[in-house]
Amino acid sequence: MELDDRKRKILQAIITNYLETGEPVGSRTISKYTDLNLSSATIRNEMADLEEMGYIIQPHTSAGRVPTDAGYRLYVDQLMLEKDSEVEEIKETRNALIERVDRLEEMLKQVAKILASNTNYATMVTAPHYQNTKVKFVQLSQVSEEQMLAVIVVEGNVIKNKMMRAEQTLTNDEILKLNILINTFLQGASLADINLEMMHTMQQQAGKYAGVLEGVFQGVIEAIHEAEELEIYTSGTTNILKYPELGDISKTSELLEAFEEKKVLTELLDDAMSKEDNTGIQIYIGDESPVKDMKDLSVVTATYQLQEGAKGTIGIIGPKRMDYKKVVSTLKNLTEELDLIFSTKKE
Amino acid sequence: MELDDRKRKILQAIITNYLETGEPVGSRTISKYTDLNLSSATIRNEMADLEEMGYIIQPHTSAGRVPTDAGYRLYVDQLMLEKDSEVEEIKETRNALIERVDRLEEMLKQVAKILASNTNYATMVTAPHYQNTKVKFVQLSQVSEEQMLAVIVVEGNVIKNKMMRAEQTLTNDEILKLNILINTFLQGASLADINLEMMHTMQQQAGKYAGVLEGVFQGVIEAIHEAEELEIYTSGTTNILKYPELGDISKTSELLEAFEEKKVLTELLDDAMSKEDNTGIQIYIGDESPVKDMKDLSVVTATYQLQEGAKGTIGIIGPKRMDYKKVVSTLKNLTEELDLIFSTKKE
DNA sequence: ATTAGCACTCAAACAAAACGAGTGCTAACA
DNA sequence: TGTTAGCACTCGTTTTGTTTGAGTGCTAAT
Repeated sequence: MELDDRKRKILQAIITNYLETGEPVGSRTISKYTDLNLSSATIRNEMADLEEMGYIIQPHTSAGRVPTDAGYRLYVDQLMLEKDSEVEEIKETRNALIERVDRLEEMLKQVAKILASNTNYATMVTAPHYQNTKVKFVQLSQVSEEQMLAVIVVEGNVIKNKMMRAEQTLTNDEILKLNILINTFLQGASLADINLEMMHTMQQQAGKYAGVLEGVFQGVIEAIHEAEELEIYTSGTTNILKYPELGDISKTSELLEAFEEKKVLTELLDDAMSKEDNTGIQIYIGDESPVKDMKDLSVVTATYQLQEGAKGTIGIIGPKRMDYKKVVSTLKNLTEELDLIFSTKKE
Repeated sequence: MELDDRKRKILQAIITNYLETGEPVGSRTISKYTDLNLSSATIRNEMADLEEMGYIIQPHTSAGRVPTDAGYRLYVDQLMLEKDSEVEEIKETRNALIERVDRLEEMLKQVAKILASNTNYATMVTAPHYQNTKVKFVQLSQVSEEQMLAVIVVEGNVIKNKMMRAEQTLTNDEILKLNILINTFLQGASLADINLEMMHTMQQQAGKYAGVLEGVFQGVIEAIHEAEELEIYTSGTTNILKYPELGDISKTSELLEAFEEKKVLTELLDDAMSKEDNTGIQIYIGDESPVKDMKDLSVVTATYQLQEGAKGTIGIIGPKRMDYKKVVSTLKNLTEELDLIFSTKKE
C-alpha cells in the first residue's frame, strides 16, 4: 500500500493533535481539525490503512488512534518542518549564561538547568572530553614541611592536584631540578607513553627523591583519566514524573535512580556521539534508545564543539509525545550558541 | 490526665507496631501483641485517653490509631531505647569507604550512597566547612607561553586552580620572586585581611608584573569562598517515592525538585548545626523541620568532626514512620567511623 | 477497675448499570 | 470509483448501589 499525500497529511494531523492533547485522536476530530474537508468516515478508512501500515495504533477497540514508534519516526524524519521561532527566548538564555561563566563545570550545570526549566523535560549535559589526552605541564611544590603538592595540567586544561606526605624536606633548588626532570619526560606524554620503562628511567635519574615520583605518576594517571571521563550533569529529572502516560511509578522511579546513577546515561551518550550525522542532532524514539528503561521515552541529543575538536553532548529526555519541533530547534540554537561562546572565549 | 506507665507501654506498642506495618493499629492487635494481658476493651479506653492527650489520632472514625507528631516525639525522646546491634554491617561500610578514599569529595559521595542503599531512605552529606579560612600556600607558574597558573591552597586543603592568560613571558627567576612576594603577604591571610591596602602594597612591589596579581587575588578569594561554601551531596532521593503515605505525587515531586536544587537543604542543615546537642544527633519530626515541604517527613541529622574543628553533617530523610532506632544507631556509628578516619588520616 | 457484648460507623472492595466516544461495515450517492 | 450518511457494536470509564469487616464507643455485668 502506498503512503500517498493525503495519508501523510492525515498522519501528520493525528500526531500533531496527539502531541498537544495526549489523548487518542478519533476520526471526527481530524475531519474538523484539518482543511482537507473530508468526512469522518473517509478519515476512518484512511486511518485503518495507516494502522495496517504500522504508523498508528488503537490502545483498545473503541478508542482513537495513537502514533506508534514508527509513526513518530516518520514524523520527525519527514513530516515535521523546522520551527525557527522563539529565538528571543534563547537569546535570554545566552545572556544568562555568559554572565556566569567562570568555570566550565558551573556553566554546564547552568546550561542543563536553564534548558530543563525552559522545556520542562529532563536534561543532561556532558563536558567535552578528549581522547588520548596529553600532559601539558607538571609542577611540584612544597606546601609545608610535611606536605608536597603536585599540580598536573593536561589537555583541555583539566587540572589535578595531588597532595602528598613529604618524606623529606627539599630545598628550592632540589625541587627545581625535580620539576625539570619531570617535565622533560612527561610533557606531551599520553597514557600509553607512561610505561614502566619510562618510570624506571626517571626514578634512576631522581636518585634519592625517587619516592616523590610515585605520587606524581599516580596523579598524572588520575588526571588523564579524569579528563577522559565522561562527566554528566543532569537537571529537571523530576519532570519525568509529570508525564503520567509512563504508567506505574515503580518504573519511573527506577528510571530516576538510573539518572542519579548516571552510568546508563554514559552508554546513551556514547551511542549518540558515534552515530552522529551532519546536523549533530540525534533522536531516539522509544525502543530505539540503547537504554532499555527508556522504552517509553524519547531522547533528543545534540553535539557541540569545543575549539580543539573536543566534543560534548546535550540531551533532552521526555515522553515520546514531546514537542519535537521545539526541542530540536532549541537544541540547535543552543549548540550554536555554545560553539560561539567557546570559539570566542579562548582561554 | 497523667501518662502512667501502662499508657506509656500501650503507646510504645502502638508506635512500634505502626512502624512495622504502616497500618493504623487497633485495640485488638495491642491486646494480643503486648504482654500486658488486657482485653481490647480496656485498651480502647486507654487509647481514647491517649488520643485526648494528643499522642495518637484516628485517620477516620472506624479505623485504628496512628501516632501524631507529638507521639513520635515522645517515642524518640523517651520510649525508644538504643539498638546497638548491626555493627557488623557498618564495619563493612567502613572498609568499603577506606578503600576508595582518594578525594574528600568522592568519599563523601560514597558515604551518602552507601548510607542510602543501607537504609533505603534519602540521604545527604555535607563536606566539613570552615569559617575564617586562611590561605596556606600559593604557587604561581608558567604553563605555556600564553598561560599562567595560580594554585591556591587554603585551610582544609581545598585547592583552587586559576588559569590566566599571560601577558608577558616570565623567566623562572622572576616567577620565583613573585612567588616569594605573594606568599609573604598572603600566607595565613583570611578574607578580612585581603583588603585594598594590602593589594596596593603588593602591586607596587610587583612593579611591572602587577597585572598578574589581579588574577591571583581573584583566585584566592574564590578559593576561600569555595572552602567556606556548604557543599551538599545527596543520594537515594528517589527512595522518597517508595513511601506512598506521602500521598499525591505532585507534592513528592516538588520535594524531589527541592532536593535537586539543594538550597533548602542548606537551610535545614544550618539549623541542625546550630541546635546541636551533646550527642550530635538531631531529629526533626514533620512540622518541626524548618523546611515546610517536609511536613510529612522526618529528618535525622548527625554531626561529624574533622580534625581541625571543622564540622560536617550527615542527614537522613524518610517518612515519619521511619525506623528511628536503626537510623540513630547507624548514624552514630557512622559519625564515629568518620571521626576516626579523619583523625588517623591526617593528610 | 476490667471485660463481654452490642449497636454503630465508615472505608474499601465488589458488582451492576449507564454512558459515550469511537469504530467497522453497508448501502446510497455523485 | 471515491465519498459519505447511517447504524449496530465494542469496550473503557463513570456512576451508583451493595456488601463486608475492622474498629469504635458505650453500657451493663463481673
